[in-house]
Amino acid sequence: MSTSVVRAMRILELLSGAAKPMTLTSIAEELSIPKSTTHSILKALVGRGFLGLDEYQNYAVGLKAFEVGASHLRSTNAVEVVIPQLVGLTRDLGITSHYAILDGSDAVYLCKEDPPGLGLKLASSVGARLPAYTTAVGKAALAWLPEADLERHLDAIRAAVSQRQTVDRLIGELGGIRALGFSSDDGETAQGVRCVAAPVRYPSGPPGSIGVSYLRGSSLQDQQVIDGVVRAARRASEVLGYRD
Amino acid sequence: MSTSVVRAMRILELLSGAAKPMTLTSIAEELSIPKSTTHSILKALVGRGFLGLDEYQNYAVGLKAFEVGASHLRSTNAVEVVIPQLVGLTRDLGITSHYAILDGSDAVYLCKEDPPGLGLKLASSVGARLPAYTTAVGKAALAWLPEADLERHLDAIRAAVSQRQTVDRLIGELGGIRALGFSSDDGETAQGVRCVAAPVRYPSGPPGSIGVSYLRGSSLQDQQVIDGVVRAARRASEVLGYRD
DNA sequence: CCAACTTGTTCAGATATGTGAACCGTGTGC
DNA sequence: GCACACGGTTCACATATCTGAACAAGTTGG
Repeated sequence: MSTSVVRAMRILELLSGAAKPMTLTSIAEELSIPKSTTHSILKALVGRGFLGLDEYQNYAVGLKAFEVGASHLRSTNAVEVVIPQLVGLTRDLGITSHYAILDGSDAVYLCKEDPPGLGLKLASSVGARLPAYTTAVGKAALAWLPEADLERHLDAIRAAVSQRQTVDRLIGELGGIRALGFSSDDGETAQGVRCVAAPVRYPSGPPGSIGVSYLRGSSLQDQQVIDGVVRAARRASEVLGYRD
Repeated sequence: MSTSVVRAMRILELLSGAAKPMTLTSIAEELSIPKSTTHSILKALVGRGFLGLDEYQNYAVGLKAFEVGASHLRSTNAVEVVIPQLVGLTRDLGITSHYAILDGSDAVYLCKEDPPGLGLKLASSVGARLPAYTTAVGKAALAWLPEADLERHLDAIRAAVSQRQTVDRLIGELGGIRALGFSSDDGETAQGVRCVAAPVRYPSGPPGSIGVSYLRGSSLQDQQVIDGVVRAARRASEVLGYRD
């Protein structure tokens, strides 16, 4: 049911993940949709501005999609509360900070704050999706999940990773994270980069998490970073009305 | 052709502009789509994560839409060049700066930089769409448009505004803007707020524009602001490979 | 406590869309 | 210069969607 709508969404997802604009034929092949059908769907998406054509007439995510997506952030009032904390954190520590939430087996980055003076910024990680169990922000959000929700997310993770062992190790790790009050990641995601994250909790609903990334061997003391992150996350939780 | 895809997009646009989540019935009524059809389209959109349900089972733009939209920014390499200029501008002047591009009769804000210390930020204007002729950024982008493109955009504006006079005045204004090298807006959009903008030009394709907003009567000298904005926009243009 | 009004869901028939093959235009390599 | 490969477009028919009304479930108000 509603095949064409689902197909349109899959096209948007495909193009959003693609490194560069794609041709009609390659889209059709990748998603196993007949060319002619793909043609009419693409025409509709372009007509509405959700897709655009680059200089070589290849399809890419369009301006309207950006506009619509941006409205998601505006409606997430958590972001307004979290951003000031990210700004403070980045100012105090001089490193990049993030806010992320869980979606199934993944963590999705909603916003970030970069330190000044960082010449050209890295490719923006806003909107990025990473397996939750590989990132500090993902693990922090998982660790403070209510029992019932956790099961759901773990099921999604089990479906996504082949190794049974990975999930078992993760479950063990989550207990330790709760005890410590923060999660960390030492170069598991990116070589030489250390991440620390702590949960942002809501009166109801699953937690998000605030995290920072910095190079190992920088002048920062680990304890100083941990304190900053934990404090920022706790402050955000308080402003959001969470009482422990 | 492809009615359901177009309808799905219209639903996304509607919800992105809505102040709060909507019910199935209100969506169906607003867009004149039969309830049953709306039902199946909504189910498809929710299933793919492009829409989500809030606590009262009302529909709102979902996480996947945000994710897809964010990828538009990543693919717009202009943004990487422009952001450092916005950061510098905001640091030097202590006021909010923006980057916007034209889309038909509107200007759409792609990114912004807020000054530090601004307690709670205003509702983020990223992704916002305003009539181009009412904003400094919009007028700056229009003023440096190639002749052929300008006609197209003016047609769109003519279609959007009822007053013939408004467009004629705008056309006159554009000449002055080109001569000065920047556009401005004194409280036309928001009471007491002054905006100044200058074009970011590309080797090929239509220009975007960098702009700032500040309160009239602040300690800033207008000339100082103008110089900063013009310089930032010119630097961005140079990095992008534009030669005049 | 009932009635009237919501909102969301289901169903079978009318209707529009999806399909695949053939067609056209372009550019590439021989 | 020719043939081939590749991307995009069109068309008539099979098929799945869209429709509108009727139904279920929950809410409000008298």
